[in-house]
Amino acid sequence: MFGYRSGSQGLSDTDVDMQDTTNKHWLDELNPEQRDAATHAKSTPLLVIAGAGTGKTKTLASRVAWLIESGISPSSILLLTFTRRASLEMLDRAGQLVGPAKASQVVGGTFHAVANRLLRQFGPAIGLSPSFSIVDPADSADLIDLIRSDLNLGTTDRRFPRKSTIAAVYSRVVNSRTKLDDVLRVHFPWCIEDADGIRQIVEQFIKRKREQAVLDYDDLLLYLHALLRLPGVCEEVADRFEHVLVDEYQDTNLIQCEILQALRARKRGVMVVGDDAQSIYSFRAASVENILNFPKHFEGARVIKLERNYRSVQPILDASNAVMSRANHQFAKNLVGVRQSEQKPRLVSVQDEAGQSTAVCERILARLEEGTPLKQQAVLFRTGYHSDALEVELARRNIPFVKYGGLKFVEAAHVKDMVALLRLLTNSADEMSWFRVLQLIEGIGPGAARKIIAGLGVGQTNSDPILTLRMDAVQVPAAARFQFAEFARAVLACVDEKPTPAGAIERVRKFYDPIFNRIYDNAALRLRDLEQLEQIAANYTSLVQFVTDMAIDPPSRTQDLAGKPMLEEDFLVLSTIHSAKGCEWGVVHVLHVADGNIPADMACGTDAEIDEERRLFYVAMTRAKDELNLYFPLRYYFKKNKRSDKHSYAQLTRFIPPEHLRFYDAVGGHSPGAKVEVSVSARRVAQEQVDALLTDLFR
DNA sequence: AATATCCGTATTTTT
DNA sequence: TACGGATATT
Repeated sequence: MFGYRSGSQGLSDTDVDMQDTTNKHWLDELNPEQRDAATHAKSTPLLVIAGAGTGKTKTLASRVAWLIESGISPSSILLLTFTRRASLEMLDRAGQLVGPAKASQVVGGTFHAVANRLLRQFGPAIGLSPSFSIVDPADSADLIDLIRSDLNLGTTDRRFPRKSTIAAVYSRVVNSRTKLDDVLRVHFPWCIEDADGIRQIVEQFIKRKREQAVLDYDDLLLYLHALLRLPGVCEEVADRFEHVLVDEYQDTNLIQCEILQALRARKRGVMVVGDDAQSIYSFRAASVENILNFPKHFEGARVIKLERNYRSVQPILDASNAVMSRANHQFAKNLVGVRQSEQKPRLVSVQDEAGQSTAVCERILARLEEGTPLKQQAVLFRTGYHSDALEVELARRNIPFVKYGGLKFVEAAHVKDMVALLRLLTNSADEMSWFRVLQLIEGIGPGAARKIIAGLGVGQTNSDPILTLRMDAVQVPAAARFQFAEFARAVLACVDEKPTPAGAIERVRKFYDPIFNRIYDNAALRLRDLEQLEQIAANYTSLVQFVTDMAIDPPSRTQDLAGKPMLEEDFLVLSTIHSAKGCEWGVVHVLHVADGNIPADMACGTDAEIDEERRLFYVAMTRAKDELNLYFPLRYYFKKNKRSDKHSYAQLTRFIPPEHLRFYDAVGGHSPGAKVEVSVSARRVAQEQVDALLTDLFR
């Protein structure tokens, strides 16, 4: 099942209770291996190797249900998942088995969300203020940028690495616990010359975040890791959870592994589920070693393999298995399908990207007419912009779609502005928030903002920026005095009146709306976003909770734009392959199955990287239940000069060597609609001829 | 010192 | 398309 219902919908308690009593044998619906895993003896470590489509979610949900039925208190079960969506879906399913009332008490969420909860409670033990701020990667990058200009780095002739690159380097060092030099050498070789600068920046970055009680995603794990090393605290936390279950274990990193070990200090139940063939997050320092070495890390572990694939028809499995058979490192697995079909995956060659968009749309519509709703179809691709051309074509044809992994609501500048101000109310030591918020005032730029921050004593020990603000004891450029006073009034009003989160937004908007009207274009649209934000905030009573969720559980823009009525409608899903992990659709379309895109050019440095790209391709293929379409554009135009007909010829992905073509139906791609594509191409040729003529004349 | 504007160059995937 | 950096304008 793809998609999840929000808690308020779905089965009511009574429905479930009835189902529960009249239909007691939900365990019988599992195959022997799945049942083994779900009912495994309580405290021996358990590793479940679950191949693609082998009923992993069902098994995990059943185990949660079984534990609850055998008397374990739901609130002492911890379910760690890769995304919030996965957690909701599993608990929803468990709820269908044992009743939502019980299932909803299970502690579920991502490592980061759980780290947040534990740190709010136990943080003081490691000197962490309970009102610490959490910042997203963009905020981290901004802080890094601020530090870089403080340190006067990047003024050399050489171009200094981008802020987001430095943030990525830092993240990698922390999560893989590898030395900076080694990380640079292996993963960021073009930054080696800047190692000294990066080191200086990172040093400041760490120091300032600590002084300001600001944590980024990596810090959440790092601090939880540190917390769990404290003898007393470790046991207290470990005592809470009788059972820890981890999903997608192949995509956890070293720190997460150690956190898990610490959580099991009391030697209670631990179960991890994953598939090494679907490990696709090594760029986030995920380490397949975790799952491979689980039996070493957790003594006496039992291993159960799920190898029966219920999802894909056999020809899709055959092709997918062929792809994986060429992997350099593969671990014994024998996926056996249960669904037969005559239809092989379709390998569709098209003239170019425009032809691809046409072919995809036509196939989608053809399947729609045959009765496959859009919701049962998905378009997958390696990188976000790979779907740009298709999105235009879908819009032109009025085919509704939702893109996963697109721009997030909270990533929009105006939303960030508002959230920064709210965050500042919960933690006045947060320098980045001040820096952002102050510069919205007319007449205050980077320079003045720095001075004001220093004047307020932000991030300095024994200082109270809010008090300083109240006493009006800070130098402000004359041109900005009036607006600054207004700003101060808004902040102090929120501090004094302690409004609800929504109330705070309402108050701050009195100050912000005119400013946004001035500095942003299409301000009307942005103001509507703030209304949305206010509505979201209306569900919260705690401001700390609200700004925390905006950082670790941000609402997606698409969801918000879609709204509730839209959710009922039929729409196509567009997704990066990474975001498609764990999902399945009846019909899957994979774009740009050409070398350079899959595998991505930038990921072809080492054999290990190429292997990961291969697994990525495998993940894409195994999302399909009934029909798999792979699209291969024969040529790519260089985009630099739009009039030029210059192009290069593409190669089919190296993951489908000639010997494997027998697993596919080759389709020419010259469907009726290709007329459009042909005329586009003809126009290009004509233009080129005109250009050539003119060039010749004026030579 | 802040703000506007221009230009050249990009390394993907996400909690 | 955005970002980083430089240069011009207020």
